[in-house]
Amino acid sequence: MTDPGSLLRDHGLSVTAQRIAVLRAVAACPHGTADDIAESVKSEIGSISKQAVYNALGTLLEKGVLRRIQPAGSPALFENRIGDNHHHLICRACGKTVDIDCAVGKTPCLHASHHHGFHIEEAEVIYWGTCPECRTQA
Amino acid sequence: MTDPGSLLRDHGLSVTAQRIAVLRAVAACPHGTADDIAESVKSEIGSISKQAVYNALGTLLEKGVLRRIQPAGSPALFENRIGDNHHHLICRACGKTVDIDCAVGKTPCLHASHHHGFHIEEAEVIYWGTCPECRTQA
DNA sequence: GTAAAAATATTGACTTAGTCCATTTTTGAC
DNA sequence: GTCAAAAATGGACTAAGTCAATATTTTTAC
Repeated sequence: MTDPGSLLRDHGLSVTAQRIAVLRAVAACPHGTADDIAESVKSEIGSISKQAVYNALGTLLEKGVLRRIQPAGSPALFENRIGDNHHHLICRACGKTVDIDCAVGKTPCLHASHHHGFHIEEAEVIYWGTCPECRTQA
Repeated sequence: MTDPGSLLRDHGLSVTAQRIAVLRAVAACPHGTADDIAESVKSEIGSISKQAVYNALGTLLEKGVLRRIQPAGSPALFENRIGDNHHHLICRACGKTVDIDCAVGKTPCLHASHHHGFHIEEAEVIYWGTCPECRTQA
């Protein structure tokens, strides 16, 4: 991973202990919720306010450093793997989330059949299914 | 649209005024929130409890009569167009949501490259962009 | 290195979307 | 019509996240 300090500086952001810790936390728990991240940050730097977590995540999202996934029935998840148009596969039973490379090449689903005059920026794909563990329990 | 009464009966559900009104409301406001639907129901039958709306929507989801979309940063939306694997295009600026037929044939994105042992049931695709109106305002 | 300005963090109240639960009402089967 | 099962009601509650005023830290300029 790029050094968090330079990463922030490169995007014109002030370098604060909280932001650095948030970046580390997202790297440490991919697909973590804001709460997971807050916990992880606390264990690293002692404490952080809920607001600082949301601020940092929000700013980093804006700068394109992080990505947010928002699955139905679950709080938002954050990850730092960006720019490769990968998608997510989520278990309906336990919520486990794994990365999945795109099925159809590089920017696959960006070709909607009829775009209604919209300017399409991004396609977000979530696969829903059942993970191996939950499947054996059924 | 199929008669709401028979639709309910066909799925082994009791026929209640609330459920019928919810079905009508979903048909009347495609991509409506639970709140939109509650409002629409109230204007039809006078009143309904929040809980009854969620119960009805939940039950109808289970039976596959309705579909739920859950876009980031917005409450869940409901629609009654099902079974044709269509997707959604949402304006980042104003939230306008339109249906979009699938780009790649019938069950397109259901072919993830590597499924990690998951049993994949459904692929949910949301296109994010800017609608024509919001684009001219930029 | 210091001081002022700008950016960020803290705290706590607040909002929104949705769930839980005990009770009452309605529905469907006889 | 009666009765059991299903559904609706109302109200308290929870989770995730936002807002806004104040305090602190970081950056910039000297």
